[in-house]
Amino acid sequence: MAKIHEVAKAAGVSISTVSYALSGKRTISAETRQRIERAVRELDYRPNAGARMLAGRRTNIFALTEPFRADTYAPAHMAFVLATSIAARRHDYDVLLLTEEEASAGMRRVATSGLCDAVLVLDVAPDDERVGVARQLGIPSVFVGVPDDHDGLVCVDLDFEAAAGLAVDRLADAGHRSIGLLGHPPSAYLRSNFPPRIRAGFERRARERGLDPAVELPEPGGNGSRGVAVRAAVGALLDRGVTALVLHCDDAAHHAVLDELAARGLGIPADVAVISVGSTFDTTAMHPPLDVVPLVPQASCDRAVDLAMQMLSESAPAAGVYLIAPEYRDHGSVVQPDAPR
Amino acid sequence: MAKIHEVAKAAGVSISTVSYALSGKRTISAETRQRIERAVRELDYRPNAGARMLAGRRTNIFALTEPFRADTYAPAHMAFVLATSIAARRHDYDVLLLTEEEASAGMRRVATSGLCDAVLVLDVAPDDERVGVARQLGIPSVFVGVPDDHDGLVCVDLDFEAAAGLAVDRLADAGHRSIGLLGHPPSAYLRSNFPPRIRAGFERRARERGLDPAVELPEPGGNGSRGVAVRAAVGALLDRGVTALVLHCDDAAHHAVLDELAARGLGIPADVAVISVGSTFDTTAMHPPLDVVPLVPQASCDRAVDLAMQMLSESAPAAGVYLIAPEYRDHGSVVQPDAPR
DNA sequence: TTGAAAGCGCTACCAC
DNA sequence: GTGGTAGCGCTTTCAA
Repeated sequence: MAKIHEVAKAAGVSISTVSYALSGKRTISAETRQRIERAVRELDYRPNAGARMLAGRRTNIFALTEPFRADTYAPAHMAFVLATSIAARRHDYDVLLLTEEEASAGMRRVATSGLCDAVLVLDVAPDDERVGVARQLGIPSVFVGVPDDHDGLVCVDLDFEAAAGLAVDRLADAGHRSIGLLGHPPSAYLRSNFPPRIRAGFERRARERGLDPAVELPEPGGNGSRGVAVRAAVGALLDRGVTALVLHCDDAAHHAVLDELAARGLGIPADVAVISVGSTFDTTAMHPPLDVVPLVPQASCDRAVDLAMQMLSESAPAAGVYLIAPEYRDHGSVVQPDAPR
Repeated sequence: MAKIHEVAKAAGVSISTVSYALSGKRTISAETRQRIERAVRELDYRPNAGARMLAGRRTNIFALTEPFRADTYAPAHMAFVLATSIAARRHDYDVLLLTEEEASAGMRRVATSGLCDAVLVLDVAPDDERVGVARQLGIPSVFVGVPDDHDGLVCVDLDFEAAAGLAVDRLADAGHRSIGLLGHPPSAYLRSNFPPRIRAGFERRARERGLDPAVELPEPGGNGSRGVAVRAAVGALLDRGVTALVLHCDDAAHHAVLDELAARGLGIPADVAVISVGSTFDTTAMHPPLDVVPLVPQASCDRAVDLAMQMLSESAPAAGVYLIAPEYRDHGSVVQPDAPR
């Protein structure tokens, strides 16, 4: 653990020159810079984090609150944490993890002790308790997800309404007149914020396009239930004359839907068109691969980190909801790959 | 963000007294302590993290390396991260997350910049690259998992061999003579360290008890495959005359096994006994609930954090593998709940 | 039982 | 383009 003093001595310059050379905050002659870089390399020098935090005004740390509740879908949460971490590192930031144990208290603690420069809030609930905390935090915060009460907050999220609209448009363009949404169980509509937005987008756009929309929100039941409720919901939608399904549910439910369609001898897309909306898992590995308007963790997290960085610079972005435009990925489950549109 | 100076003034004492009152490192008169505590509360004072890191020799931060690979079983990893975080907080430590992006480089970086006091290593692979890094890190590290080459390292893990042995003993005691292990796919035996240990424990204890052991390691296939390979493996084991199954596989495979047994009209435990070993998920929610020798993240992570704390104190524990004793949980899938043993 | 003051290792201001 | 140095807010001797 060499210190800046040793680097300065080795390079034959003052410590302030070393500091500036490393931060790039003032111009250094090429030759001096070379010598310093060499000394840094040879001594394996790295500025002491504590000293930096104290002297500078930056910790280079983001706190990340991710409740990690047992009842949530782990792969998606993992993907968001990973994406945030990677995005942060690109700005030379580390990530300090705050879990359920002390979601609110932890935020206050790290903020008032100056352990981080900003807080990134994941797995946002409609009535998230972290909203109130964020408002009086004293440091910037960015929500990945949109709580009901988001006045004055900076939030990032996929535009779920537009995502559902994109799916409906695609189905309308393909000639479907009656379409069904198979959504998460009703409980998810309370715990999370996007299921209602998907549903609203689905119904609104269907109306705009003159389609007949139906909605089913089956309780998936346990992992051992083989998705009977989901399969029954598919049956109910088909009985109503639906020719296309928009899925907004977990991957087990997706498989249950495909099983049910297969069991009925219905081909995709020949007999029924299927689109997955807001999924974080891979729909191309399914049989058949499904068209998808995905929820891309990287997109949301990159944007969130960018916003946090802006808030730390002079050019603070305005509070508000920053929606990410959805993207349609065609894998042939609405229109036959080689068929003319 | 009050500073220690303000607290001292408010309490009418010197800053060193405030510091000592907060750290408890020297005796303070009850009355003085009261005044200080009141001032701290009223000013919402919290020591500045950077200043503490610099002046003290502690960061109160653990780095946690968890690759978060896309191909790993997310719920288990999430559980370990959560358990580590909770254990750390109990010692007033925060957790800094290091992901795959820079597993080794990140460890070096946080260690040489003095960003953490110790490194906790999760999701350990047999040939883990972090082993070499840990050896020259300059700060303590604790592995949760046992890499092949663990000379000089401190490692914590469930005693998987004993866990498998416990399951075999239970089956032998119940009168089974021919038993089968249904394990993870072969690839897991390279990527992770415990599948081989389960298998070794299974085979050794079976030999010691004079039982006939069989092993199947089916490739589970995609989520859409409905566990055909697993079900075929069950058939293969039954064909060999096995009357009891030890499962060491993911929960989807567990369900596939139960499905296959049900499809064959075999009752548990009447016709076939089943024990799950090394699982992190809930086997009591299955049909029927399964006996289990669980892998408890909390147990491993608590121990790991304790060891890390010890390494930071004077009483450094010896390098070596700290195995956690397995625990048998009876849910009636080997011996009928109300039947006499 | 308490206080004064010397750093901890940097950053960034002020000089040159 | 470079150097000197005053803090940043604590912890921890050393003194009393």
